[in-house]
Amino acid sequence: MATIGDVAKAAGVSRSTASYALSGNRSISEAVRLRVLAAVEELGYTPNAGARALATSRTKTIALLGRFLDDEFAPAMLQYILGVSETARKKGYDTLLVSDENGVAALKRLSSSRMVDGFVLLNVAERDDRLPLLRDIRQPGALVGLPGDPDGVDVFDLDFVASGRAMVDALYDAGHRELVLVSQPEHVVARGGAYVWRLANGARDRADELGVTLHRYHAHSSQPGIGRDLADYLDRHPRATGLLLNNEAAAAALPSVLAARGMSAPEDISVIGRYSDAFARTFSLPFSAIDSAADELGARAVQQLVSRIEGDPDAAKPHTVELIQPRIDDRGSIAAPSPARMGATH
Amino acid sequence: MATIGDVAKAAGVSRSTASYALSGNRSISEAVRLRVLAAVEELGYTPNAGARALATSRTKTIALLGRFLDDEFAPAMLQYILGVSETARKKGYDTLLVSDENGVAALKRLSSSRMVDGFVLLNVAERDDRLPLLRDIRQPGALVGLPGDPDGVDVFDLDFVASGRAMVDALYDAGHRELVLVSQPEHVVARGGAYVWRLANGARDRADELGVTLHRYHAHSSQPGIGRDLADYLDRHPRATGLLLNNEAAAAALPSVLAARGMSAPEDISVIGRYSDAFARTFSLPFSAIDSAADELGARAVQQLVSRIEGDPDAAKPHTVELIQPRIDDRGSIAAPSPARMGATH
DNA sequence: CTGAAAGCGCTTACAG
DNA sequence: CTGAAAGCGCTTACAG
Repeated sequence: MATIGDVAKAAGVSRSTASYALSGNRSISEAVRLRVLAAVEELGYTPNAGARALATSRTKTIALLGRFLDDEFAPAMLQYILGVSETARKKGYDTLLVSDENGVAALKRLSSSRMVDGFVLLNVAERDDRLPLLRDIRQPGALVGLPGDPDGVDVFDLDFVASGRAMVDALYDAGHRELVLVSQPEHVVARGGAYVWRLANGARDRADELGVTLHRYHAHSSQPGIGRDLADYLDRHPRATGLLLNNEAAAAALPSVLAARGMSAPEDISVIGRYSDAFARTFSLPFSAIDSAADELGARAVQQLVSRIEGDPDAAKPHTVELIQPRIDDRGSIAAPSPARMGATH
Repeated sequence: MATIGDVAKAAGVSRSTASYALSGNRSISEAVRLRVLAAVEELGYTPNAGARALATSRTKTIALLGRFLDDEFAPAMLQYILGVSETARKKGYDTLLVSDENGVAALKRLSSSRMVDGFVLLNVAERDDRLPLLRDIRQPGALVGLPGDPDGVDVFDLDFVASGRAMVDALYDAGHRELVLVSQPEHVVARGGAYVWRLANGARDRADELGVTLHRYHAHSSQPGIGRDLADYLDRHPRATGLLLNNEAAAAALPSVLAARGMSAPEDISVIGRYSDAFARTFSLPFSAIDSAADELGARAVQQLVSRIEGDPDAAKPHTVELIQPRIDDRGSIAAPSPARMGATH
């Protein structure tokens, strides 16, 4: 493997000159620069990453800390991961994927071994045990997911309160006055999935403002439970004409549930969900939905992280909390309420 | 940040002694060893990864090269990724996730910068353009997916030929004599997805041996195409009583398609698929299926890779091709053929 | 515009 | 059983 010494020799210059010619960190005569570049080409030289990291204290690598829970939605996770890794690469960084169940230990290890220049945390909980440590270490961190206390880190998330409101608005505007919201299971909330209640609260508040009836449920996050749940809600609220889904499994299951009952959207019921566009495409979900914007959130987190890594630490910008506003992908599952259903009796 | 020099000073020994005490690479008096360990604890010392890499030419990191194609099945990919990353961590390695669309360039860059000790390649194609380079570089490689020429690398894959045979056998044994195989789209084959035709050929050969009729199709890999395809096949082969699915989208779509026709499995039609157990759970697919064994394949690839990295290069073991034998997760979707359907007329 | 040298933080032969 | 020193391959002040 060629070293910078080999390059220098081949170009007939010193090692420092070769280094400067490549980094551009001081002016070099054009002739020398070209000789060095030619030598690099000829020898197929690539800098040794470990040596460079040792000399510069920069690794050009970021760590991506996920929590991959069994009942999390895998298709969604991959979107976040690819958003991060592709943006990182564009910026010249590699991505270390960390799936340790003990995120705190991983953070400590990677920080103090100086393996990475910064951290992106996925799936951040309301009270995330990784945050106190993240604030203490030297490397900056960017979160995807809004924690209770966002101090000292940069945060990116979908605005779930606004999302809940927007979902109610969309159905209200089409004439619906009795709605059912299907959320993730209680235990997702219990472990810190604040987005669940944030969306639910947004929806509740907006429904109250508009005088709309909103039945709220925490449903299962997989079959067969979710299928039974949905059927149950439809039975219990025969006059409800609109369905809000903040639960990917519910969205995946709903087409079969409706088909089994001889119903369809939007003829018999209007539906609006909240999940990623990739998810919708994969399962060809026919429901209008607020896009999770997974790749955008991942990309923004990385951009901010890199700007902190490379920025002047003295002139550090204040930390930001950026909430992306909800955007509805219209798939035609919202229409005026079905008269038959509105006249249904309990 | 504490260095080994700080540890040595605190323990009252030389840097080399501190290093040896930690690595165990030579015998150390118990008293000294304990003093060093105490100093490590007190100072919170973690070796600098770059320095260690420079000194040892080992990074304790492996690269995971995936191809994340738009029409690939995301949920399945994440299984492979987690299988690799979790096994790597257990073995003391971190995982660099590489999603560059240009796999060859990434391989070159990571190899010659010495960033990683080895490579795991996912989604390997029949004629994979990364293989020639992989054979040339100094770091070993392990593949998940069987290429046309597996020379010089370790290969792990599901035995797709045996899988095709097993699927036919399962339906034959239950009494079925006319079957439909729904494969991935043609373009998956075109870009090197050999598993598609390997399974199809296995099924075809076994069907021929048993005298069973097998209709083979390449269907769409997303909605709404796949839904129409399935309906079409059921229309065209009214006497077919068994369905083989080597297409995740087909598996996801089939419940709605059957429901829409008032059919169910296994009462009206028997079904066997090939996808990951995690996928089946997420969508609660009610079909018996051959497990893709994504996490197992990922784990095995890493184990082999690590043993090559750490093994004596002189006594290098010959390269292996390990094909995992198909295992059917029985979800009760295979029964005796429906008499009504067998008597159906075209 | 260029070179000789120090230093980043480890590991490991070499000496004792 | 332990220490002083060299070396891994870079970058970057220091000198000219």
